[in-house]
Amino acid sequence: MPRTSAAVPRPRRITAAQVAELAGTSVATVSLVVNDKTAGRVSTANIERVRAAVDELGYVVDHTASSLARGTSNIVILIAPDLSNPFYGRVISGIKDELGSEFQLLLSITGEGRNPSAADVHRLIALRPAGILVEAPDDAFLRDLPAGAPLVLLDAPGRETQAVTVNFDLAHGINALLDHLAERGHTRIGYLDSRTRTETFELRRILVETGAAARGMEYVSRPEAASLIDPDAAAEAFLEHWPAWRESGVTALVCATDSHAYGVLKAARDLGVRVPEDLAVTGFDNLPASAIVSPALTTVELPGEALGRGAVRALQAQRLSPEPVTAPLLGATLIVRGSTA
Amino acid sequence: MPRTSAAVPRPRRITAAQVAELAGTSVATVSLVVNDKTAGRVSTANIERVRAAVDELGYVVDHTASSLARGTSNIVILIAPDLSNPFYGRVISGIKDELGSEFQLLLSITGEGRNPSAADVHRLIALRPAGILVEAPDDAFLRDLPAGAPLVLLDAPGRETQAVTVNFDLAHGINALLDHLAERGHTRIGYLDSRTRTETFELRRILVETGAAARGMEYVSRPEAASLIDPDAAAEAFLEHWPAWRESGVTALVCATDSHAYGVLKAARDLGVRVPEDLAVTGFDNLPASAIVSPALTTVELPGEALGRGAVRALQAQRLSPEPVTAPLLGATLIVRGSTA
DNA sequence: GTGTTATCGTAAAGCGCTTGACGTAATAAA
DNA sequence: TTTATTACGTCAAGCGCTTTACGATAACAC
Repeated sequence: MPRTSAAVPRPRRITAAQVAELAGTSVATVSLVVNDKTAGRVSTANIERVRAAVDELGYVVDHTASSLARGTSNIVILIAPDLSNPFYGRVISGIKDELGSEFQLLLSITGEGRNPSAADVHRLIALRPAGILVEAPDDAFLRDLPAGAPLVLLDAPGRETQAVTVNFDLAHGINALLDHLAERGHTRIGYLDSRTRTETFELRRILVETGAAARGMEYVSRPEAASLIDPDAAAEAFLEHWPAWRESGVTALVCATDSHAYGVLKAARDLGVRVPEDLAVTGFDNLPASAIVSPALTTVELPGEALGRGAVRALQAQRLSPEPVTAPLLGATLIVRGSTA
Repeated sequence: MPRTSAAVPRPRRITAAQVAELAGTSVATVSLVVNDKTAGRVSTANIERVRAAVDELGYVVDHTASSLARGTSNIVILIAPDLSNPFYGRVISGIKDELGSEFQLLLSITGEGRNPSAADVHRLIALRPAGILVEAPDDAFLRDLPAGAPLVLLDAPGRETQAVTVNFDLAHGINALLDHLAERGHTRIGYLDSRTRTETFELRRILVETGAAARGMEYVSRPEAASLIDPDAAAEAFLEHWPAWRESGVTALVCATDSHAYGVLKAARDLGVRVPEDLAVTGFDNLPASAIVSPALTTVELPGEALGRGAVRALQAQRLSPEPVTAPLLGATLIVRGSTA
């Protein structure tokens, strides 16, 4: 969008001065009242008068002027790689809930597997955000980021030392998943990784690998599929690797996300591989479609809403105290469906 | 999030004054240079000097102060009911692309079928947005909205008189769909509506109804299913209505969205209804999962990215000229897959 | 009565930037 | 040479709000 001057005239805005005039007070008093800082500074009579004037005129504090004066805006920034995966919808929903109506959520979408450029980061900081939430941060990004605003990382296990981080209890979920597979008699399991190399996927892979070993199962291989959004890439990866997997006796395939698992289900169908008889398939996330696909997908549910809420709470904790905040792990629970039954 | 005072100290910000000092000019000149308003006001020598100083200090114009002085921010607001449907991810992606890096996107999520309250609208206007994009606006919302910023409605056919609106060419897509169904010999078609009563769904229903009649087909009924997000509601609606549909000889079921169609596919499977042999099923949107479900879903693709792009372009057209802008209809194309084959 | 404390109000100094008005010098036109 | 024009720069007045510092008044104790 070009940054041309507007041809549309702006309407007159109702200012604190008008409210003050109507209420018969000063603008300072109006400010104190609308910001609830009246303790021992404004009489109840004046509070009432200002409130009445505010209602009558429909006055709303100008966010821009207020931000300039206070030195910080009421905007919270979410930096996320991509929104096409419905998982992020849940995260955003949780964030919004916890933010309440006082704060606004601004989105910085960077494209899958990427982080904002240094220039982008500067533009974001120029907003004087009340906080910054980051999904899948990379090192360069964290380095570029000036200490301009409270920062919280989402689903970035291993980065706890760099910033406050809110994580899922992946170990718990993956242990449940592997127990379930072991119980069903699987001894050789494959893993289909995501190509986006973020901490969460790194950890999922490692936990599956070590967990399998701990149960005396064989962990077979780790091809990567490109996309969290488009299952087709996973389908391709499956088509490519299935011969080798079958050869080595793989009977269960753990996928890095539900979306990847969808691609596998499709490719398996095309190939005549029966799920779960020939191959058990599992995912992560528990997207809505996972109950619909055929067979329905066994998956580790990751509570996206809770992630969003937790992130905002961590932000708020940071604002209240400068001491390092530790966020509790969020439950990751196994959901068993037809794809492993 | 409570609006408590921050405990975190803010770092000193680099101001235009520092740049001016380093460059040996006034802040006015700095402002002119960074905003590219140098024509006939600043010598090339000074432009260079300022640029160098900007680079050296890493100066970025403070968005808040700039917005206050200009009377408008660089924030574009998207008001959307829900983000869990991946369709919106595509819309947002299109918006971001077209906005470029100068403008920021702020999200106001309101919950399915709802619009922001008057108080919310005021808070949004207080941001002095450069523009407002609205998915699924309702009358009350449009009434509350002060003429504070350029407004564009997305996928709201019939509201063209109230504001600039960007729409899909639903008639084209639905005609293609009905032609396809007629060709396959279907003479009685059912319709599964969405419970959210927005213009786009109203129009889909009417076009299917009138289009069926025009082709000598019988349009059978119109139960509603609650959710665009969760296919389960559609599954329930199908379970409830299938006996009546079968009775009246319905052989094809058009669903208001892909998500609804997923629910139908699942319920049909549970019921032993074969798709497409006993019943053809179609949707709208062409979500990624539609190629994955079994059978793959015939659907009318609605280009979400184009919708986002178009909306931003309409916004920008409004900013440039006060005359009413008309946006072209965006193609809606039929995608034939197994669910009708 | 005086001194003390608590309560309440407001003036005014910013926050950092944009922009119209104005001044000056250099160049062109008369 | 005088006058008009053009090119550059800067001043300073905001934009609308927050908050500190200060004064005024009232209440209270002694």
